[in-house]
Amino acid sequence: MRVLIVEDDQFHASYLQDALAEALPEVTEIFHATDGVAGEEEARKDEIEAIIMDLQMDRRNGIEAARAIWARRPQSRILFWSNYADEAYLRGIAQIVPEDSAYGYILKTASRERLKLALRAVLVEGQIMVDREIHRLQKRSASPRNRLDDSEFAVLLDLALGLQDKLIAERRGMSLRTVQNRLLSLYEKLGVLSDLDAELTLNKRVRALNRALVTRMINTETLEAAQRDLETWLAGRG
Amino acid sequence: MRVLIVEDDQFHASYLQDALAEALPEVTEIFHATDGVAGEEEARKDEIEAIIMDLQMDRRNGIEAARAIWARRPQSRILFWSNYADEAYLRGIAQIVPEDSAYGYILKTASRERLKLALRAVLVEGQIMVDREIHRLQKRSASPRNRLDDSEFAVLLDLALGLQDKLIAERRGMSLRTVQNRLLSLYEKLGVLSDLDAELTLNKRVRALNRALVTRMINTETLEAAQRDLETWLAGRG
DNA sequence: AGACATGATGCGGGTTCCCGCAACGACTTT
DNA sequence: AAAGTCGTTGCGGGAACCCGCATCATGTCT
Repeated sequence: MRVLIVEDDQFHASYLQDALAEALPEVTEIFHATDGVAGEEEARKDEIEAIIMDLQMDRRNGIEAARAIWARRPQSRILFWSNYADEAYLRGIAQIVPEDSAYGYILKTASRERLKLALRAVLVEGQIMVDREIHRLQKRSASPRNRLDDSEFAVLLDLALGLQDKLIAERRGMSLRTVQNRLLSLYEKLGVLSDLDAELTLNKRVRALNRALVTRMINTETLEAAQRDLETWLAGRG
Repeated sequence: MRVLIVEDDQFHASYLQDALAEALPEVTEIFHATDGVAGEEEARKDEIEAIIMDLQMDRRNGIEAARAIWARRPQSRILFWSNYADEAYLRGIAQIVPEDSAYGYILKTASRERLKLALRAVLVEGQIMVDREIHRLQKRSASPRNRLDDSEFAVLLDLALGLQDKLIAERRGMSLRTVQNRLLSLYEKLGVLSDLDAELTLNKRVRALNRALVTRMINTETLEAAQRDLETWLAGRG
């Protein structure tokens, strides 16, 4: 069995390599890439089917690399391994995972035992496995109906890019007023109105972006990715 | 010589410990804290004067911890050690470093040799040492007069919190129009108008925050810290 | 079928924001 | 001293934004 590690931090990479050798004796070869682009190439070149993927990397992040890899070989098994339980990543992964391929998500703070378990479950057994900590996050944000639905999230991204209502409406195929309603529910769910002194009025749009950031609903990488999406959409619009 | 390591990632901490033992034979004792609060206590309790400080930590980030430590013992020698060459951190450090105390800033991607050099230079010799990569960043952002002055940066933070012009004016002691002028130059320096299709008009405020984030001028921690500042200011205002 | 909830859309008005124009003071240059 | 530069402030208008109110379509419950 051949495994690819995509991880730009050398310490973490070698720790992984260790744990991997220890947990999976069936591993015959370990490849290593230090960013998303190199990881993609490596995965393609050597037809690797088991991958451990860091999420935060410079040149191309793990989610984009995974999308490319899965587009090519949907049966690839990918274990994501990240520093943070960050909702933006979760949502990103949920959107790109193919119908019945194996994947997992585990935190770097997990114990070695749990990591080894995840390695075996996902890469060998082809199961789906999500770290308990992350599940907890999902629950938390799901319970007080703070959870955004997909169209709200889309509008949030557009807002975060600085688009105006009219352009969002055009891009998402909604009427102007509908976009504003989405914004309204965003303000509600993000707690734009409730936090700080209730007295002082804020710039709602900026505050929404602020809240989305500090609650880890989106992050800087999300913004960069969204910007790229926007640019391709703009290009295909005339 | 007694050294304190403040670092929440266990791999990095043990790597540091290794390098430290190797580079500085004069070290007699190594303490370890895994977040800013614990680091502060440790530093106070044991009157430690040489510290290696990670910047990104959960409970309290390295800059705040360093400020508290320096407030107590300005002669403390602190080597910051971080993943990113992030302008927000640079600015934060520049603002809190006491008159003539030794400090350094080195990236986690630096070679072991360079790390050892920095350890010796800062912690033993009491020099000031900044990683070449970081210096490059400073230059880059300084040259095309994109660099923000302090008052512009203050307005940027207020904007990022979602404050309205009037409130910013009150908080910073400027007139409304002056605030707007600051915003204007912010938009200029952040490239709010120039990027993307020049045709499509954007929400400038949101776009400014977006640009500030993707250029690493500010980050989520900055926002959280700024929010705390704002709250204390609000409390003392009536 | 009828009552009801939910979401999309239009209209109108009040507020905030962006910014051109102009005046003023402090400081520098010639 | 005269001229020029730079930052601050006021005024005013047009654009964008927020949102209450009303309407209409769709789907659900009784």
